[in-house]
Amino acid sequence: MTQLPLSRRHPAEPAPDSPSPRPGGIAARALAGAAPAAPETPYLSGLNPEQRAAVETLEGPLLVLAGAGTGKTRVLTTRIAHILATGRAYPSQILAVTFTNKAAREMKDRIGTMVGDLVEGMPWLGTFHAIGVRILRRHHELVGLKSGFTILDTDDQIRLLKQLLTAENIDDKRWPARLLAATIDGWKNRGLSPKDVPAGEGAVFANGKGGTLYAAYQARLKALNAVDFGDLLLEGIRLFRENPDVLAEYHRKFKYLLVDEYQDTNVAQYLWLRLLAQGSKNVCCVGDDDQSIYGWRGAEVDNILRFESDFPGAAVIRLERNYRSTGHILAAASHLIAHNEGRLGKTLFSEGDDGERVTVTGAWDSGEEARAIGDEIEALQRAGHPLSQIAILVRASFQMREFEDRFVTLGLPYRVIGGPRFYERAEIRDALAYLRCVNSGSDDLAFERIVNVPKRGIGDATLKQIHDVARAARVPLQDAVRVLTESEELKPKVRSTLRGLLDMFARWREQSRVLSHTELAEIVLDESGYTEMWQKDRSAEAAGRLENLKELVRSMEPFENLGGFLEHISLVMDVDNGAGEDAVQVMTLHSAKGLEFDTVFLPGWEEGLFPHQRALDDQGKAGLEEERRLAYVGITRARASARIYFASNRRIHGLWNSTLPSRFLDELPDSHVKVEESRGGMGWGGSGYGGSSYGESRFDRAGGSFGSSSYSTPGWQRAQSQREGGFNAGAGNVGAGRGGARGAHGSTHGSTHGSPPLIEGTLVASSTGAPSTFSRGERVFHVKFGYGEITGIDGNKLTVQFDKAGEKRVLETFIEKA
DNA sequence: TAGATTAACATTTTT
DNA sequence: TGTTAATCTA
Repeated sequence: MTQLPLSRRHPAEPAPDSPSPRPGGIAARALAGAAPAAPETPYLSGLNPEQRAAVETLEGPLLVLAGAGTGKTRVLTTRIAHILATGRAYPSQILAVTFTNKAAREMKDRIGTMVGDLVEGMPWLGTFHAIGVRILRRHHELVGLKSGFTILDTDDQIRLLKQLLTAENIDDKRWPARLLAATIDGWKNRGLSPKDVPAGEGAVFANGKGGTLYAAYQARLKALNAVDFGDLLLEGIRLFRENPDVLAEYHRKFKYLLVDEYQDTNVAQYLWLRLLAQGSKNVCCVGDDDQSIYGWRGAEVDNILRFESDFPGAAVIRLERNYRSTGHILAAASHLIAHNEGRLGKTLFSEGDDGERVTVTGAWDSGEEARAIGDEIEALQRAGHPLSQIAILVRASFQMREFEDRFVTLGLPYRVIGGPRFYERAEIRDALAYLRCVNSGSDDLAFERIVNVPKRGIGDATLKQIHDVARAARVPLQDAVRVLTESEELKPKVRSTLRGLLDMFARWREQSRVLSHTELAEIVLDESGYTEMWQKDRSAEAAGRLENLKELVRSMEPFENLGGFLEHISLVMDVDNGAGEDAVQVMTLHSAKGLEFDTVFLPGWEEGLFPHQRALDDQGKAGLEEERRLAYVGITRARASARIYFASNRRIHGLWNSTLPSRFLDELPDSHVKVEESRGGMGWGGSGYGGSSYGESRFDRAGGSFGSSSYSTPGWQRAQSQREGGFNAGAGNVGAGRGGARGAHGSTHGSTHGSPPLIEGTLVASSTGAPSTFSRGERVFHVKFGYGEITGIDGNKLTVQFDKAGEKRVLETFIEKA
């Protein structure tokens, strides 16, 4: 990346509210330095025309529709560099929001390489939430908060709600706190404060108490001088609405606004942004409606679809030139996503080679799938491919285990991305709770968490006593404890433990004046007995937990003081763990967004798993489209090779289920896809794709409403041809590969039913053709489920009550007469 | 109060 | 099947 000439020196910063520099004025010259911002500035020359337009269209609202791999981040960072280089604004006058801390860091780094130290003067580059807190901290008194308010995490939130439910005498079995938390989050995502919640909606939870609970929760937060994540935006919106002068101040401040991943914004974020954008109107949103995969947590694709009407006079620029993937991969992904209806529409193209086709491989079960992928990776490794450029992207995290097991056996280095986050681990949260207690004597939730960790003999009964006193006197729990220990109400033993605990806190607070916060943390963990608790623990993970605690202390080092550290981690829940080692990357499709790899394995493309049944059940067509976008994201992560897998049998919750290939396979264009045999020769034919794929699926019956592909789609026909050729070939392998049971299955198939009728490559489901040879009440046998009795027949699908496995719907072809 | 047993449940995840 | 949280019992 070319360095801008302006990186050498910071210009004098304006006072917060001083007028902005005039374009081309003194500041511009100062910024541009010796090299004036001529039309052909080096940082612009590497851009294609659309990218360049997106960088140079600075005035007024702009939506940049950036398809996968079209240089979105580059546009965003270059745009900021351009604004700075042309002197249109000071670094402190640019608001740049991202969703994740990682994205914010990345953006900052990349701007830094172009602009140098100037990026350090951008306090308003960060996540929605980080910027939200920054604003709230400045004006806390206007939203009824005291300075130093705390930010609750999900855990605290749920514990608080649990208390509320108990107080309201609501059965928290029937109405779990988790559900209430999700409901309230949902409201907050939509920008609704308690009074705005539609009465009907508020009534849904706990027989009409939903709205009341929400209000009570907000009141409790205020009492605790705390906010949750949703409030960081919601209170910001309220602040701006109720205080036009404050809003005006920010209008004057922010000359340019930029938003990354706009398709992921929720309503609250949109409202917040729109308020701020009313000032300069120079708001640039970058996103891709086809990569909106967070609808389930409040993201509104509508925000991006409606941009032009939301921001009148908006320009729209499409980035469609893909620099990442080869032609086949791009074509396959484009055809797939074209099945979605609600989209703005982009046509990605690349100028590179077609490359290799996307492969689709069937496996008998998830074990074979893992083996086949493991083998392929070993082959790639032998051929010299770096493992770090290979990724396995799964729909659901339970799929990861099988791969991990396999890689451990093979001795293949791998790294699981995502999963339980560092700061969410119990030991870390406990340690943090101790530090929070030292930092603030009024952090009730933290106190509650550690009052009996390690075990001190403070049980529910004692805790209730403390609560009662605290509520009566309207004081924090720690103060209540002090009162109690001075009274005679407690048993002597409990009294002295609590006394001791308070003394410890007092001592630590005293020491915090003279010690560094890392030293303090070590002392706290040591003297509280927390470290000792894990040292005594004999369980397997104890050593790891102790290691994590050390890591926690290490991670505190860069911060100035305890308060600074605590503020940071309340917003940044991830930790930069060392990338760079050569290992296969295993992660969910969701966490793969924004990443790219040479080779991408996409296992588990089966109906029910991908698209996930739950998405279909809960969200219907919208859910299906989001799943399809997820599939699109998956394929477009690949630079050179995308390899899709599906298994015919998968164990879900410990029970084996036979599965049907994903409809998304049918939606891939034949000319860009290559069907491969699973290694071992029993994948595609003998192992069930043929068997499991013919006949109607429930989606074919639902066909019209789902807009599902017909039997004439390439994918379907491909399946047919595979089935025909593959089945016989596979039958030979059956006995050898799977043992006796399977052999019996194979022969039954051949002799009893034969293949269903095929007409011109199109399969006619047996519901329209030959009647089933089975009848209700008949005893049957299934390879995985064992013996059972037929309780229902639907086309070529049988409902069988298995003796051991319970009732299941299975394809007739997997069943034989007992 | 603490350990032990058992029942329920089981996408996706950031802040 | 494997985990987690709630409930039971010593």
